Formats: sequence, C-alpha cells, structure tokens
Amino acid sequence: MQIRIKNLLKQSPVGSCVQVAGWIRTRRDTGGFSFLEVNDGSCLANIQVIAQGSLANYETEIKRLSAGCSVRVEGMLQTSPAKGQDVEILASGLTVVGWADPEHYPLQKKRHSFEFLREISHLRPRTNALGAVARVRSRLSYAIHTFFQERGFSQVHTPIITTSDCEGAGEMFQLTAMAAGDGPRGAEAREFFGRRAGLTVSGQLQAEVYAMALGDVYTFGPTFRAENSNTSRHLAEFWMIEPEMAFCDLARNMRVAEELLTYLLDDVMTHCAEDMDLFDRFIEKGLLTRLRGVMENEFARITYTEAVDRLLQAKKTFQYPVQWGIDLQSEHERYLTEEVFGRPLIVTDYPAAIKPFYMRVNDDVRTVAAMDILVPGIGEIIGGSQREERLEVLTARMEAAGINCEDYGWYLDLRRYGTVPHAGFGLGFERLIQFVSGMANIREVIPFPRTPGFAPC
RNA sequence: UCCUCGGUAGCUCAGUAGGUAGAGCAGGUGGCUGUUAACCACCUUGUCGGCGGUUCGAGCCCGUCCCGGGGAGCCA
Repeated sequence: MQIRIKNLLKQSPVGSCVQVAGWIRTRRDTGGFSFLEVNDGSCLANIQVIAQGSLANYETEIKRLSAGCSVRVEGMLQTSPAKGQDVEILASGLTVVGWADPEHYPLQKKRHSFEFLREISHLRPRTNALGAVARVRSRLSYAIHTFFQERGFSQVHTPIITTSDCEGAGEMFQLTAMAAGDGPRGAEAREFFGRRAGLTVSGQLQAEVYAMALGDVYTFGPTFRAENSNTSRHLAEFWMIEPEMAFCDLARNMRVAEELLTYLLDDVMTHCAEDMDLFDRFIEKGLLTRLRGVMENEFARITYTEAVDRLLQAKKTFQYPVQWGIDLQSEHERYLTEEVFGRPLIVTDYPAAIKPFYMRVNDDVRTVAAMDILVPGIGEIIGGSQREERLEVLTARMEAAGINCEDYGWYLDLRRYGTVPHAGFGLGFERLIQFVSGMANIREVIPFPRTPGFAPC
C-alpha cells in the first residue's frame, strides 16, 4: 500500500509493510549500507530509509543515488534506534524512477540563497522553505474559501479581461489580439473586443454588481498591475481577496476584515504547525509569538485625523512632513503600527481628495468612509471602504475625478435601481502569506513571480 | 522610476599599489557496521555580469547597459 509520508508519520504503523514514493534529499553511506532521506512533498519531514547492502541493486543503483532522484521504496516501518527520527523504513526493495545527474542538478544539500532559488523557480519548491511556503499558501487559500462559504458568501468569478479601469488602482496591462504591424491608427474598431481591453487591476466593481443581487459575495483571483515597482512587497501579477457586502456599513466591514485575519492565522497555525515552526526557527525568529499576539489582541482603531495628530505629536522627525490632507507614507504607517500600537491598526476616514471616487463621502464632506489595516513589518495589508451608494454624490465625484460617467453606465445603474449601502475590502494574498510566514520578499511567496523584467516561464 | 550597495568556480564568498585567481561547501574516486549539514584521504572546476574605453598589461581604473540586495515612490 503506497502511503504519503505525512500520513505515515501520523499513523506510524510500526511493524507493517509500507510503500512510499518521493525524491531523495541525501544519501549517507556507512560501511555496507546506506541511509536515504526521502521527501514526497506531503510535509516538511523526510522519512529515513535504511538500504542494506544485501538489496539486489545496492551496488548498481542505490550507491549512485543523489539529491533529486525519484524513487519508490517498500519495506517495514520500524522504530529507529538512533536519535533524529522516531521511525524509519527498513527497505525490502527500492526502484529508481528517475535519475538526477549530480554534476548538473542545481540543488545541493545545503542552504541556498532565495535569490539563487528564484533563478530556478521550477526546482525551488523541492527545498524545505519553499515547500513550506507552498503548503501554507494552499492551506490559506482553502481557509479563505471556508471562511466566506461558512458565512454565506458566494464566490464570484469576476473577469480577468476587462474594458473598465478601476480608477486609481494602478496602471493596466493593455491586451490585444492584433499582430504587430496591424498599426495603431484607427485600430480600435478592429480590436478583438471592439474597444481597448486590459488585464484587471481589481474585481471590485464587478463584485459590486453581484453584491447587489446575491448580498454577500467575494472574489479571489489574479490581478495585474503594470507598475514599474521594484520592491519586496510588489508584483506585476498577484492574487487578491475582495469581499463585497450589501446592506453593510464601514463598521461591519472592519469586523469582517479583522475576523478574517484572525481566523486565517488560527487555521494555519493549527493545520501547518510543522511548516510554521520552520518559519519561526529559520525565517523570522519570534514569528509565532508575534502571530499569537495578533490573534489575542483586538486591532487598534483610529481615524485618519487622530493618526495625523499622533504623528504631529511624535518625538521623531519624518522624512515626509505631516499635515492633514497628505497620504500617509510608509514611515508614518510603520511608526503607528509598530511603535505606537505594536499590533495591527485600522485607520479610518481618510481625506476624500486622496481616495478613489467610489468611496462613500462622510457627513463632514471632506472625508470618506475608508479603512486601511496596517500590520507591523508589512504595512498596508487590507484596504477597503463603504461604497458611495447615492447616485448624485457618486456622479459628482466621478466628474471631479475626470471620469467619463458614460463609460460606467452599468456601474451607475446599481445606484439607479435598488441602491443599498454596501462595503468591501481588498486583501493582497501574497502580503498575507508574507505576514503569516515572515518571508521577507514577496517573490518567494508566489510560485512564479512576475516583476519588471522577470517572467522566465 | 529614484537613492544606495553588490555581480569572481555549481553554491556562499575572499582577492593584491592594475602583472593573468583562491577558500569552504557541492561534485568525482577510495575508506568506514547506525548516519542525520555524517566523517577521513585524494582529485576536478572559471569568457572574474555584458559591451566599449584608458594602459605594454584590467577581476581591480573610467563610461554605459543588464541583473540582484537594502531603502523610497506607486499600491495589495
């Protein structure tokens, strides 16, 4: 019976015959037999295999095994007499499924830099850290769906190709089916969609459509930004979670966001304990303590105006001077969440002038019902707002922003016909994984990162 | 895109006032009856990021481009 190593270690059926299949991590020879570390990706841990010299292919094959070779092993599970592992497989047979020429296989049984591993993105999930990231990413994805589904949210598959720019969300990748040389002049009429199209920068506007029919919805899909951003927190292609809730104000919006984050932390710490422990030991010392602190303390909440006051009172000089009306800079956000509060912080009610047209204007007229969640180490992880549901107010803001209302007729119809207060937010999936894993560079938490000048496969 | 620091063996790095390159690990061969970053002995490895310039001579100096780290802007 073939069994995955994760289940084998959990059930630990000592004395029974088992079969595993995986990749060799290392081989150690001692006299007439060998120790093999086999990993099958089901968990961080390897299973130690004892291959005795009496095996038929010991000299011809087993002694040639090296890192990266794939094998199938069968044998008896026994308690290990040595320290380092509780159980091991005493092999009765071993089949080499695929060789990995050790002269050329780039992964060695020592630590590699993440920069180097990025150059071999097709092999890096075979390392401990990147394998752990992949499992944690998968678990978080599952938990996100569980969280929303259990609360009655419907998932909406918003379009990846779009003809409407979500104003203010960054540069859109242009998309065309025309061959080079078909010429730009008068080409719009011959475009595949009959008009300019691009890759979505956000599913929010389309999610609002379904929120106005199904009530509570969420999107979870890829988004694209053609920004020339070269930082450890930006990607040209990333995944975003965007819930959108009808009959919902900013207060409930914040509650859902906070509940989501603490739910996800609890889930991943329960179900990926071994991988999280790896991050705690080798990626960010004190990670687990930090995350428990986030789960046990309520998020701090202040308004933008209070935040500005705090910054003005700070005994600290900022590179960017503070005054009411400015957008908060990284240094300001870091100071507030890391030094003043030392825990996640929700900042609300930003000046209308620095926020997009769809955010609901407050009674004071000069601020909007926006909220950003800032977390230590990452900065902004969630951005959201109550949406403007009043047609006249919305059109006035669109005109002020220089947006052609005719292009957004479908969006304005949501306010013309049965409009309701509604709210939502966006959570960057990769930033969430960074926050949870302690990984410093966002390029390590997505399987195939896309950044300016980098998209190898 | 801006500031800053880097790019030398498969990996991580060292390198002399400009004179033709080196250590650890990995890899190869042999040894070792319980190893676990195994150990011991011996051996192999380079267009010194690309292009151009200065010079009798450039890994080292100058110019430029590419890539990466840290920080910033934009944002998720």
